[in-house]
Amino acid sequence: MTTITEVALRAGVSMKTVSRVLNGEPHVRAEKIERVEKAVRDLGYRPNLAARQLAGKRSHILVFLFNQVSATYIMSVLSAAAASCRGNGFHLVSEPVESSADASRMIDDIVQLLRPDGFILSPPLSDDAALLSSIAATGIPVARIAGTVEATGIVVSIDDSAVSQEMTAHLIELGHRRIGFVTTGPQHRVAQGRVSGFRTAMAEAGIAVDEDLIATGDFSYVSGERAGHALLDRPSPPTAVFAANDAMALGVMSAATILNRRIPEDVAVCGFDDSPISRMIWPPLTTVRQPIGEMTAVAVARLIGNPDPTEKIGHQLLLRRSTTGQGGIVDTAIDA
Amino acid sequence: MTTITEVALRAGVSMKTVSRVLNGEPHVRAEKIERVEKAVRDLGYRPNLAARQLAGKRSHILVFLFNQVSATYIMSVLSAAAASCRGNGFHLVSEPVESSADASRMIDDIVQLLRPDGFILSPPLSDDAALLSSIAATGIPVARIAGTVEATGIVVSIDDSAVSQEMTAHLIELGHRRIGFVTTGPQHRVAQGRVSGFRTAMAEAGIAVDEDLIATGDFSYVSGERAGHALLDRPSPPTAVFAANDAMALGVMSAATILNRRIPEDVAVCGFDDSPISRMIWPPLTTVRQPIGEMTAVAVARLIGNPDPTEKIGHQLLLRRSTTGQGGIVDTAIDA
DNA sequence: CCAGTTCTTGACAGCGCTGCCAAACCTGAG
DNA sequence: CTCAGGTTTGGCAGCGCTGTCAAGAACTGG
Repeated sequence: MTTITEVALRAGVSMKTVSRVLNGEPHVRAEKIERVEKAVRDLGYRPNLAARQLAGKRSHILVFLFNQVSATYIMSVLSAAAASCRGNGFHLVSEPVESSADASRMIDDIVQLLRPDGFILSPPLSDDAALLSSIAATGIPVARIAGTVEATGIVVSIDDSAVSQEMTAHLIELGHRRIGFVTTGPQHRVAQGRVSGFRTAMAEAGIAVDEDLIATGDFSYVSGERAGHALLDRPSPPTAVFAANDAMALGVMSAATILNRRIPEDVAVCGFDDSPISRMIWPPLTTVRQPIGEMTAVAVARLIGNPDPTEKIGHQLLLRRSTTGQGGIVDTAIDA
Repeated sequence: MTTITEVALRAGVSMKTVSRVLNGEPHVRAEKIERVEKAVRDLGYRPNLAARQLAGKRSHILVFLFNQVSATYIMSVLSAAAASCRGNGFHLVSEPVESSADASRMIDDIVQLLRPDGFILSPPLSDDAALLSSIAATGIPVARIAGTVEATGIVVSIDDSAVSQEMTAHLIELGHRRIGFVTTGPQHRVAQGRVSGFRTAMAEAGIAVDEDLIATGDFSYVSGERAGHALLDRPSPPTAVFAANDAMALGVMSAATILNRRIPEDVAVCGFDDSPISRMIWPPLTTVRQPIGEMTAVAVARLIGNPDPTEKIGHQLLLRRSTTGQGGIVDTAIDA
């Protein structure tokens, strides 16, 4: 294990100068920077994180807090965050949050042990008040992926309402007038944004929203199945159902299948999230892809003090057979 | 931030004695242990990881290496590993492995920077020769989840072959004689174990395996769909299809749907992994649940030198409507 | 009761790095 | 040529903890 002293020796400068070069501090002659960089390369030197952390202010550690809600979503955040950390000399420590009850104690633990330079929260933790206030108390910066509530910290998100509006317009364009929507209780801000976008689009098209066609679930498959049954069993059922996430959309599709309705001929279905599942069924589900990776990269960049890598965050409507009636099997990465 | 010195002062002992108590070293009088523990509690003291790592041998850091294959699988490992670390004063650093090409450089980086006490590999990295040899070169212990190839390190896995045999027996018991199997190329050892279990069960039941009913995929949904088409389009198609993972089973189900075959009346389908998707379709898929959490807990315990928490690792056959024709919607956690 | 063991405790150096401060070196104006 | 003011460099302490070692306490058997 080479140390900074060996690098200094080889470059013919002091330890301190090597440190300056490594940390990009000013006031080092260009010629010495080169000498040091060469020595670093020759020796394959990597600074020891623990020593850096102990001596300095920054720990070069980011803590990723998550709870087990949507595995694919979390993995997207995790992969992107870890990738962004790498190359910047940062590392990602993952900590599952069991209950927000002991969040405060948990944060204290983490802070004392690790002294991280920042926290990254993935939804629904991004909106967890208890957690946010515990973190705020430590003074360590937070980045909240897809956060919606007003609180401390950097928030990186797409405009759920606008996207939802776009999707609804797609359904209207296909000729649908009686459109059902599966939302959730008010505790999920994300769903609120999505339902409001739906209403806006309907209003813009001059279509009155039939309140009986607004069903409530809880983001789970089962709740979607229940909502689907409720909606499709009505005397005048909707010709299209838009669910606030893919799991509920899948539930609606199951309900339709059980009730012998063809998709999309009898009822079109669309969701939100582009979960892998949406590509692994027949017919494949029309849905929205959030640029989670990009969002996370922005979050990390802000945390570690780099300039934003992207100017704006875009989304993507994935129009598939469950609404269009066209298109085939969706090619997909290996994922189950 | 309280330090060990303050604890020592308060407990009226030397810093070193506090250190001994904290690390569970022998040769400390019971009375002093109590005094120290009280002081620690009173002060809410947590030892600083970086200082420990710098001074001592152990870093109390485990590195979790993964690549983006199955999000839910990885998340299960990650959650369980992080949970096991916590409470043992360990922390989990997650690192995605982009390509096994630069594995060696990456491992070097990690080792120099973090000096981890162990690596945890989730499949298919568990069997990545390049990675394994890079790690072996560092001398740091590895735990391989569901590893199959012969190599260094602790391996924690279930007996794929035995489980597959059980599942096949289930199909035979339902009266199936012409059973198709969707496997993968020989590079995936896991699938090899599963196909061999299938053959064993068939042999035990005295049924000859029709080699035309063994199709090859690559664990992806699309490959399963292709295999399903190939199998079901035959003049005498199988009455049941067993796929080596859920994604391929889903593909088979799509193929069946497109070909207007009812599941399970015309063709029964089963998979392997208990992915969330298997519960989010109609009919729900018969599959196998691996106790990934348990397996991971064992792996972590071995790495950090605790005794094994479990004596043996069990699995679970989940018999659902896609083979039995009975049972309804499967209740499921919120997950898309 | 004593020498010989074993147990218990503390002093202190030092892990690899950065922050602080002072020394050495410049520059251009006077 | 000199000096103020800036730039560049290095020395050194010390971050919080553990490893090593040696000293002191307690215990053993004869």
